[in-house]
Amino acid sequence: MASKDRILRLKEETRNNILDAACKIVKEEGWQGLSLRKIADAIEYTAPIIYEYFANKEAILQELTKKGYLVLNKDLIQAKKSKGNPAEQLEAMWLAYWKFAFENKEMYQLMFGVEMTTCHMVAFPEVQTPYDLFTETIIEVMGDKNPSEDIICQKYYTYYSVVHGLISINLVGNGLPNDINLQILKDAITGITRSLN
Amino acid sequence: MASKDRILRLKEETRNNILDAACKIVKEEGWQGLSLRKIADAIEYTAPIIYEYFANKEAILQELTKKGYLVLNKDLIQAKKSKGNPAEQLEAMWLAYWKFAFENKEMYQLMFGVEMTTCHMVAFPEVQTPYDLFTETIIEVMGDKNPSEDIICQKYYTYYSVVHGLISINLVGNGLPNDINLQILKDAITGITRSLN
DNA sequence: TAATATTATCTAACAGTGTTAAATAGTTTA
DNA sequence: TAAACTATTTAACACTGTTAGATAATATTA
Repeated sequence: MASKDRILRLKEETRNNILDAACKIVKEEGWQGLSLRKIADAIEYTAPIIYEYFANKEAILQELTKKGYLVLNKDLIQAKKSKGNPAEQLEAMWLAYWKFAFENKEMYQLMFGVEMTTCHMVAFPEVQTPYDLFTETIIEVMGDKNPSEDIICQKYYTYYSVVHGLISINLVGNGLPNDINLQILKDAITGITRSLN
Repeated sequence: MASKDRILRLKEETRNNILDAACKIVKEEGWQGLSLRKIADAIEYTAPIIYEYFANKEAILQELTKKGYLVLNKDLIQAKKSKGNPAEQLEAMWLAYWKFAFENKEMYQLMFGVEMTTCHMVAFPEVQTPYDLFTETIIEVMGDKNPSEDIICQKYYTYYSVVHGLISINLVGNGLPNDINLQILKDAITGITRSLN
């Protein structure tokens, strides 16, 4: 009976191996360079075995995206904790978001690329989205204003547009020097934050 | 000798047919749905003939992008003409940019998508980029401030981030109602414009 | 006009992609 | 040991971009 557990553990391990291999390939060759045969090669199996663990290639990418969200959320929460008042927290969080994008370029494109899902997606009900984390803090900044859901969303989108737009420019390479963009980012954020109260 | 001209004209026509077919497919199935065999089918040739007119698939996409720039530039120039003072012109231009993105969704993704080139690209030296058109007007707004090239670029990026970011959110679908986003857009633009002088 | 040269186009193939069905190898159960 | 079940692979399908070589159509020359 214990052998069942061992086998289950082994299966779980290959599943993780698949994801790890995929992640590595995506990091090295971009997510368009990912192929099932490359994954199979990395885990020393043949390609069809992957279908024993995932419905299709899309499912693997989704799982990777989910893992990305977990990391990003962790970063955001930590950034929030590092500051005392909500306004500062909000800036720290967006800077952490910015940092995540550049430390995980391929991952970010997978998560927020034009042809993938957007920031507000509800594909993983079990995973908290950045949206939740940010709006929470936005509400705190707005204090006793008691903003409606629509207003909050609107404010979030304003932040997100700037940050995501700036990241997009820089991810494709030929942008301004990084510190200048960071300045633009900070200016924009404080500008929007000022508009909150 | 005149037959040479006729043949050249015919060749030019098939070249255009290829581009038109590609454009149609991209519009209908998205740019990831574009394949050489589909193009060949549409123009009633076999696939390899395309290599008689373009170096590869990439070259076709680039040509399409170029055509997109021409249309966008026309729109931007017209928007500029429609207003009297530079600040109003700038807003009208960004709204035209916004409109272009939604009326040519697939095209916009091809032109400004994450894995393609960015707004500031110099891939087509013969084609004026939106960057030129916008910065020109930005300088006008700033009047006698005589801003440096860096400052102008920085300002342009600030505009572009917001607009491109907002468009990105909306292109993938599940955004806010369109009129609300348009309001966010206008607010952001006037905000940045105010910061110019 | 007939033979030759040139150009236009296609056929066939290669190496790659995601995906599926069927065959085989390995392990567990009766 | 035989049967049942599971894990894994082989082979194939329908695509993809791309290239080389054969063929058909046209233009040039004798």
